[in-house]
Amino acid sequence: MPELPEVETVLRTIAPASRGRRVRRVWGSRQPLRGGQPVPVAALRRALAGRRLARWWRRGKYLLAAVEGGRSVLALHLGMSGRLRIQRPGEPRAPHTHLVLGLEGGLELRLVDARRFGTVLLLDARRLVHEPPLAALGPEPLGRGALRPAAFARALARRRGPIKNALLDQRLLAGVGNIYACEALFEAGIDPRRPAAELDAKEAAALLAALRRTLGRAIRHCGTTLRDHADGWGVRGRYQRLLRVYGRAGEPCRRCGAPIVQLVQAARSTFACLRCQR
DNA sequence: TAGAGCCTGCGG
DNA sequence: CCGCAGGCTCTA
Repeated sequence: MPELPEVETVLRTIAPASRGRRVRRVWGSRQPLRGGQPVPVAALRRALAGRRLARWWRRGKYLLAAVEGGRSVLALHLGMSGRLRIQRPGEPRAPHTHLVLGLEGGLELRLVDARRFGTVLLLDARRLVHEPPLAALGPEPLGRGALRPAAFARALARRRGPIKNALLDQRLLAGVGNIYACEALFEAGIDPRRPAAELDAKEAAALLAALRRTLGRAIRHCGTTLRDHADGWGVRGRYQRLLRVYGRAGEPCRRCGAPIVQLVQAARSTFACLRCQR
């Protein structure tokens, strides 16, 4: 499901609904999530139970939550199919529910993830940025402290392989996934197969600007719902209607009319208009 | 730096 | 039935 705009959309509903509420109950499925790691229920109970959720934020595709007076930070990654929902305790639990945080005031945060590519971690608040998994993340594309064009150009110059693959590498830039990599390359008019190191400073700056515009627009439309994505209340995103290339193989380019092609790069589908993207 | 692998569900 | 899916990790 989730790239930066989808995670941001979830954050913006989860945070106000749960901030300041105490965690009353912690329940975890016993099934393994990504890497065979089950939800660390006992550690979560120790770290969270009885404490107020003080702050939620996002880093790349990770959702992070700090509790008042706690030394640990809850980190959630939604993988491909993960959803985080706010529901009442009485509502039936969806299949593949892996984590439930019961909050004071009678709300529950529920993590549902059919494919189990997501993760639930408890991180040391003091070492947060120095330890995996956050230490490995590159700069954010948006907001304060965001990646700057010159640094982006320099990083690209050092890379091997196609620009599309580079955009998916979270060490270069955190939060971009397959949809927005394709969309931003279209917006910038850059062929996804071009070697990353071949882009000049001007092209790198144009690509970064296109990424920012695309991600910002997607956030304003509450993300792209192809199948699973919804905000904390279950409201679907609307950006899928605005996709220019992703998922449109064979359909005419909205700009020039040439058919959108589907390629395979790094074992993922790439969508592009090879007339507009050079 | 590619490719396989991890999982389930869905659409062709 | 097969192939494919919004991610990431490990292996050659």
